Amino acid sequence: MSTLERRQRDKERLYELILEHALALYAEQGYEGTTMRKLAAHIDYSVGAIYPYFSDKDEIFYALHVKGFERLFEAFKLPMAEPDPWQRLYSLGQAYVRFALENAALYDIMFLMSNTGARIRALIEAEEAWLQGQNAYTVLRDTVSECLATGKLAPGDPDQVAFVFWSAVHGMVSIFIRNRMVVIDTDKHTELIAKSYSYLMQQMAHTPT
Amino acid sequence: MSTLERRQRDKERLYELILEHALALYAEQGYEGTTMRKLAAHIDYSVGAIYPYFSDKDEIFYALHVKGFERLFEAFKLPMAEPDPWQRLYSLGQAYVRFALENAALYDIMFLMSNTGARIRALIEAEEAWLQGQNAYTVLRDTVSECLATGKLAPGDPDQVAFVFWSAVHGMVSIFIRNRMVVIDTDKHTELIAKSYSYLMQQMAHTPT
DNA sequence: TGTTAGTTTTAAACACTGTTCAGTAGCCCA
DNA sequence: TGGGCTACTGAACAGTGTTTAAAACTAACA
Repeated sequence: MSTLERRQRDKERLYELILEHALALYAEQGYEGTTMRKLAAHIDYSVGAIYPYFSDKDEIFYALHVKGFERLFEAFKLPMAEPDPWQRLYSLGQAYVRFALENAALYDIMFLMSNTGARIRALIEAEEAWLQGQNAYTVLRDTVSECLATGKLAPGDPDQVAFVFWSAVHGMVSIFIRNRMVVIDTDKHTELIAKSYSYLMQQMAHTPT
Repeated sequence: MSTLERRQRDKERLYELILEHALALYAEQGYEGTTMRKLAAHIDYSVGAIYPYFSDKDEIFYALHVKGFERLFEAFKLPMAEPDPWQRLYSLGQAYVRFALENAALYDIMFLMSNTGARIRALIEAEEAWLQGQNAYTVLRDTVSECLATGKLAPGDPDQVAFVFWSAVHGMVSIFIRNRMVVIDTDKHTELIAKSYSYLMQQMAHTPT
């Protein structure tokens, strides 16, 4: 069934094409600027052609959010290989920040967009776990737990401590992505975040008495 | 000229009425759900009546953002009276978190909404400083500087250290406001944030060697 | 090769959006 | 009572997301 296979491939190709252009459009024109007609024009189809693939405009962003988590896990692979838990925690944070700054639009959709947030909430309320987010969080919490066990982190509840680290890096990147710390130069952003992150980690490192 | 005064008062009353209902509508229906027609209906005027007061839909949100910073400064007044800089820093953070959780929609508009972010960015690029944000940041940085001077914080650049604290609290509250840590129970949110915040502050406190 | 069956894509239509503006209503002062 | 001014109305415009009947295309069979 070579023809069926090709059809399937074509469908997947269009699916990916929509996602690709939606992300690009979102990056430069924002949510309201990403209209279905503009998107259709970019991929040389008519508006209706998108709907068999995505029932909604927001379904597109939800799909991008899922894709984003896959890429985030990719970015976590290298740091996760680090044997020393403290060093691993440090590298995971760096990888997180790096991912966010290099994929700002995607990070936005994953962690800042309110439409995707509403969808996540709906998922949970329907008792269908939000796998993407929970998996990413588990990686962090396990590493934190190891650090607590070795004494590299001061005693505390793993969930609370993990939440501190996540909040800090999430806060740093979202302040910039949402333009609340207006420094025109992007390199200055990166530098401020990198140095602030170092300071934070140095202070959090526990030296048992 | 009593009639002129009354007219002036009426205008201000309508101005405030629009803001009040816009915030309420935004809180329960979000940005897209806050339509000009719905807003007009809520205050018993027709659509066009809003435009002499606000040139744009986004102008309404920008006005709310300014109002939000006024309220945030109000919330800062009490903690700012605290003489001990470290205790002041601690209380400022608590006040910040409290403000964000008690005025989630307003905090959203101030720090998370991308439309207001674009406007802030435009302000800065036109070389017109963003007074609201800069003032709030100054309060924090000055307190951090004092803590650095007394040795309550490990040596570092005041901007970097201030950024760490701001990022941490901002991250904590925005994760919840944007539904990325889905705990159904609101009290659980508050508790997790409070305890995580305590942990963070304990670790950041520097004991000179 | 011509016909048919089955998809996929189109384009027109619908209700709704933000925004503008000619017209209207209401008030104040002469 | 009339005139002038201001504030408000509501219809209109272009553009939005979404639906759907029709058209176009593809693949397989006679």
